[in-house]
Amino acid sequence: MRIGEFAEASRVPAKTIRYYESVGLLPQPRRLENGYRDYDASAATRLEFIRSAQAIGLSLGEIRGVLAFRDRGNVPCTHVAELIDRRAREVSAQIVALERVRADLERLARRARRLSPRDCEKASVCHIIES
Amino acid sequence: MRIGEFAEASRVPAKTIRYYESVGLLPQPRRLENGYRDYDASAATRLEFIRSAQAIGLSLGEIRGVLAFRDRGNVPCTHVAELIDRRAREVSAQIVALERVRADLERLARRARRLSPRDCEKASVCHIIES
DNA sequence: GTACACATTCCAGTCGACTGGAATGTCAAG
DNA sequence: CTTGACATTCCAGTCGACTGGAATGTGTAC
Repeated sequence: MRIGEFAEASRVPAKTIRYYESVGLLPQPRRLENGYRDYDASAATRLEFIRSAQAIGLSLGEIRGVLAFRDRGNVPCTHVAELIDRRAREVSAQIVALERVRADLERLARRARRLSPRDCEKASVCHIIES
Repeated sequence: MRIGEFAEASRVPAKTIRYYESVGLLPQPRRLENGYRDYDASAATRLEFIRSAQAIGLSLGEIRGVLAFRDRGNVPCTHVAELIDRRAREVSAQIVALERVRADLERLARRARRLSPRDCEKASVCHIIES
């Protein structure tokens, strides 16, 4: 399977696939006689893994770590479980931060409704945001 | 007030202050005889505004828009209110997305606890993440 | 033969918000 | 007179994950 077909099947741009290869996430695939890349099912599995891991917010660096671990013949589950826990904590913290921001925004939106343009003229930039 | 003192007072690195000036967020300040920047209270107010606006997630581009609007003598409140509403929607969407990710992560963490390394050996990369 | 889709490599650019560092100038203290 | 802290300008680099584009080669259809 050449890269175009592989890209379409996996819904990952060919450019990205080459990029993953260049940064060591995907192994160098077999080549056809003309030098074109030739992918098989194992590449598809690996690419899917990469995308799933990305979807839960692991960086390509972390994913590379997991894959390299696996490629050395080890079972990466403990490592992966740690990454997942750490990531879960990060995500929770992000949610808390965003909820704080959302509360602020709602407070500001309420204030905006309360203020008249007349009030704003007196502000140095904008009364809504200046607290 | 020279930039070092201003930086310390505002808790914004001098480098960042110069950067804000270079991208048109802060006006060019007066200069002392020796060419050093000389800041006054209005710069402090403006810088505070920038940081507050940043804290609610407005980009420097958006902030520049608000400031430019104000500098042209207009009252930016309507514009700001729109930005705030848009940003509130963005933040809500981000929270929803992150909560989905968090749920996924918790599901994966639970699965990790359930799986034994034996199961992992059979996986192509890692059973925890491969769904 | 020529048009076209597809492939290759390699280098550079993108986004945003800074940050680092070199080369140079200013000023007060010891 | 030198040291040191501060200032200046300007250019380049950082982070991550791609993405664009040039120059070139391959393979099939008409």
